[in-house]
Amino acid sequence: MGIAERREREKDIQQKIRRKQILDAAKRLFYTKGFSAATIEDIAQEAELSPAAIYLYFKNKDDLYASLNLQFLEYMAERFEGLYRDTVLSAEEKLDALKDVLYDIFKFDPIILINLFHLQASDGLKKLSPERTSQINKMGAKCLRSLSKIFNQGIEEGRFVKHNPIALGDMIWIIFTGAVLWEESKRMINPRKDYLKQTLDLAIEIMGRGIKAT
Amino acid sequence: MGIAERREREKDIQQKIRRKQILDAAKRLFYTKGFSAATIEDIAQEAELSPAAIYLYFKNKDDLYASLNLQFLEYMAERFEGLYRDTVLSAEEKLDALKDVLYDIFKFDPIILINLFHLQASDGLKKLSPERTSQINKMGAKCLRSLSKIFNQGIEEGRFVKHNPIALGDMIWIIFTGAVLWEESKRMINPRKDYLKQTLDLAIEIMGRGIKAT
Amino acid sequence: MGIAERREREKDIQQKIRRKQILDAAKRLFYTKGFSAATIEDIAQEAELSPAAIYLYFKNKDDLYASLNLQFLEYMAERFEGLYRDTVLSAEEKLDALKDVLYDIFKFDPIILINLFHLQASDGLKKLSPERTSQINKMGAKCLRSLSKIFNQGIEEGRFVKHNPIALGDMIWIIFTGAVLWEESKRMINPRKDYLKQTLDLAIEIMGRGIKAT
Amino acid sequence: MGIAERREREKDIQQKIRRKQILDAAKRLFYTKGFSAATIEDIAQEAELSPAAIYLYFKNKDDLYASLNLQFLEYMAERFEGLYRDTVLSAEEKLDALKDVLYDIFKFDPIILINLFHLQASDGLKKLSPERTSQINKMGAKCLRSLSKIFNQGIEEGRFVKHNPIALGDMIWIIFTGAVLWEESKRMINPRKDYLKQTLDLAIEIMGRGIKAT
DNA sequence: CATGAATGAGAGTTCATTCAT
DNA sequence: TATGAATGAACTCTCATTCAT
Repeated sequence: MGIAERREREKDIQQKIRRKQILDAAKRLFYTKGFSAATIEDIAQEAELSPAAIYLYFKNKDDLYASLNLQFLEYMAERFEGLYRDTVLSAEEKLDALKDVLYDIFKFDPIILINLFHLQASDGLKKLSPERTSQINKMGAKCLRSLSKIFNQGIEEGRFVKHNPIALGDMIWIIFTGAVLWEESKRMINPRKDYLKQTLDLAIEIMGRGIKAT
Repeated sequence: MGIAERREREKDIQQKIRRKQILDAAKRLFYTKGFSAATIEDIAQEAELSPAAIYLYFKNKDDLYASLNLQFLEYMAERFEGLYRDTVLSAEEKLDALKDVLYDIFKFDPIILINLFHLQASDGLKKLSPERTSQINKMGAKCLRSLSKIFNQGIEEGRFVKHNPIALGDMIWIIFTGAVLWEESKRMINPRKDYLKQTLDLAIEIMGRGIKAT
Repeated sequence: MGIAERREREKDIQQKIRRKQILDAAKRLFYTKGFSAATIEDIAQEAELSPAAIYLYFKNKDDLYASLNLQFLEYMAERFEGLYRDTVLSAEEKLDALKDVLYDIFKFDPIILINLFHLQASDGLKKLSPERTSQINKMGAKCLRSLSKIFNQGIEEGRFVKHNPIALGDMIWIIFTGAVLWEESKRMINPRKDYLKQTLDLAIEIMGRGIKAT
Repeated sequence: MGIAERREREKDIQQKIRRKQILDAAKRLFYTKGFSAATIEDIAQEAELSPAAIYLYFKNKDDLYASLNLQFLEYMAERFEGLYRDTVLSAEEKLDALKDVLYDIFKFDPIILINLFHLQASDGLKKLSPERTSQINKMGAKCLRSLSKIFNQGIEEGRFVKHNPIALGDMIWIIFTGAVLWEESKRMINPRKDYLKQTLDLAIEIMGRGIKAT
């Protein structure tokens, strides 16, 4: 330890703060204007920096965008993994817990999540480097694996109807995607209230009943 | 009657043909390259016209884009309306029929449908004129109304659990959005097969069981 | 024949005129400011066009630059080839004629020639696409082949000392390069007079005497 | 005497070391990437310093570049001056010795020499301050004066044909320029071997025979 | 009706240079 | 002395859009 070391640490912290500053600004702008409409200049202004400064922290616009998404996917994968690995809850309880986990994930960063769902099927993805695309896809696959394993557990426990667990995992993803985008869309017209929790709860409730073994 | 009139009619037809020609070209390109990456020049080339000619038929690029979506929404609204208005089928049978209707809609024009779902919550929408946005929203609302009425019927018939029919209508929309985007996303990685029909069937099957009155 | 055809032809001519207009402007600017310092904006202004218009006629700045050089190299290769293929002159007479040919080439377009000699060994070349580089190199090689063949003829005629004809061809190229750059350099300080002809004459005179078989 | 004085001296030495460090780094980079493509950041990294540190030792990038060239020209002038001042050798022997001197100069710093020859007629020069340009020109003139004096001696000794000795001096310069650039150019395509010595030897051999008084 | 030609406005990105520390 | 961080000013290139013909 010593002065040099402390300096080093402080510098590192400064760097992280700046990165976050930029990522936050970018997030806001990608959300309000969309990825391609949000310019580096916009982001820089929002972050109270010069455009050139952005490039000290990110290789380019795509890198910035991908960073934002990857960061989020990692968090999401962790949450699903955590739920699946839980040894106390039954599959049914896990499905119930999923309601809160999904909403948690949404709340963790709604902006990015929406971007991510959009990214899923089009436009943006085609501009990303293959490397980045594969990173993102890999993370997405990890999420789905965890989900399907929960259903697998439920089937093995004899509480869920024998469906393909992968298909059921997909179903959660589909509900999540659809619900988030749809509620967001409604909020664009009438931004007053957030019905997402209710919508998710209902959807999973129904799904739970729909796959319960009789 | 007379020559002038016939000329007028022919002109009108010609116009419609050209418009369709352009819309078709645009559709293909928005699909392959995404909305912002597809240039007017690209579209013109695909339509075997000059870029300038596009502007004889559409006010601008966004107008072109919106036309594409509106056209599709109208078709979709019709289909839902048709199903709702059917006087022979029970609500349960209608829900079952919905499987095919949704897939039909998808098949009618997958490209636009995906675009439309993307448009739902972000990017594109913000660039459209308020007028266009409202047109699109109105059409979307019409679709959902028809869906919710089907559930209403089912509840009144005593065959569905008493949920808010609007929420159930939304649920279909959510499943449709999520499923289409998700299957599309999978196809971007591995374009071999189309699992959408199965996915939709399963989702609606499960939902149907989930809301069946006992 | 017909109107359409005439239109086509006129269009073609227009295009060529524009291209030439731009190439001429570029030439002047590359000369006065150097390749990397001359901006597209500069060139556009000099050509009395918008920067964007440049890109209608050339793929990018490097393409513009390479076009300029290739065009010239082709001319040069032709001249050397022509001299070598002459069936009337003896090798000695050809060497003598080379004095005028070289000066002719210089006069044909001094600006480009100087650029070309600079391009030869550095900076610029590294930015060009490999494809363009190879095109240029191929043309250069063709020039040298013709030159060496002239010396070969002289050696076979028994009028030149038995040196490697390729080395002698290189020698001409070396003299040409050195003389042009050096005279240009002098003219940058004192632009009054052009001593290149004298310098070339003297150099080739001396070389001729230096390789004469005794 | 005294501490202050010693400190002063040491500081001076430190400064010179750093300057050399930077010049060496710059040299390598100008060579590999060319002048305009080599960034200050590159140079700083190569010199294991920060970009800002460069500016403690050089006014700006052009100053750095000019320093590099001047340094070299001084060495070159010395070598030519030395040869000219030699009182033992005949002019013919000096011309012969020139073969080695030129190659020596090349070997002393090929990188800079090539840069210098490029600088001669274009691009770079135009960006330099008039002051720097004149410094460089003065040094160049000195070199040529020495060369011409060697030929003058030969003519006075009656061993060389009566040509303008200045023109003959230029000839050496021309051969040197041309040969170095040409061999470098060949090495850019096929970096295996260095034929410069042979080329210079042959060129001067031929020139020597070409101007020998009979 | 159709278009070739042109462009204004702006995008992302780079880099020599400065300055507080 | 040395530097990390920052930036202003440019640069190349793109594209939706217009207009004379």
